[in-house]
Amino acid sequence: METNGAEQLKRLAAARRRGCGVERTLAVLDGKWTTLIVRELLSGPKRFGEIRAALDSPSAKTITDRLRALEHQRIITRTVYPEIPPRVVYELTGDGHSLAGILYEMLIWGEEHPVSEP
Amino acid sequence: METNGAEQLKRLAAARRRGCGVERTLAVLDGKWTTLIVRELLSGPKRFGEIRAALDSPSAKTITDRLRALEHQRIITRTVYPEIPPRVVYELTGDGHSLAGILYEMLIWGEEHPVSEP
DNA sequence: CGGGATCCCTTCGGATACTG
DNA sequence: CAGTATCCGAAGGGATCCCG
Repeated sequence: METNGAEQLKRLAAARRRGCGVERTLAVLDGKWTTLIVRELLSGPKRFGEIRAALDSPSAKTITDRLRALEHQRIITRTVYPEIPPRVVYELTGDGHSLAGILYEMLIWGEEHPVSEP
Repeated sequence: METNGAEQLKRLAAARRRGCGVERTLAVLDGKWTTLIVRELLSGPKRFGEIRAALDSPSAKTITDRLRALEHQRIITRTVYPEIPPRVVYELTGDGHSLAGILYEMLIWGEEHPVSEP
């Protein structure tokens, strides 16, 4: 990401308007949990319980809300297997997978910048 | 970002733990306004009023809160010129500028994925 | 097991008024 | 101009109970 920094800045400057690409992405990846759910699913389809366990257990309601929003925006699909006990599997769509670049940049930045709070 | 997608996914999968890089980044870029303020400052130092006007005018309180948080995390610096009327300039630090890669990925993704809500 | 429903507390963010 | 202070409504998110 150091290769063409100037070009990046130029395009970012040109995108400073309402409804730009950055804002649309933020509308999808809104909030901490949403982003972490996507990261979790990047490594493959997951069941509800797996996602919940991986996320330091926020309440079921929070996860459900976020999953529904992602489904609505066609970032993930929800498949119900009518067994007993029931099994529900969430999986990224093509659009969902294409978020990997963003998540990767976030991972790299976070690793290179340890928290610095007095 | 298409060059080494497999490697990205491998590293993202390996980072699925609490306090990973992704979570640290989310702690800095928390919420819509924070990200948009950083985007705004990528094109150069800005005054309080300029930032406010560029952001579709959320309340002064919201902007002030976000600016203080970013300053605390050493993403931006705040310089006060004791003139009359006063002038306060915000500017990205080196750490702040290094967020450009993330913002750029968000811009590209958003441009390629128009909102799709029924 | 994977929710839906409900309750409730906290935080976010907008509006307004005032100050150095 | 760039805040600070205060009030307030909306939304986020946790806890609990129940159901198919």
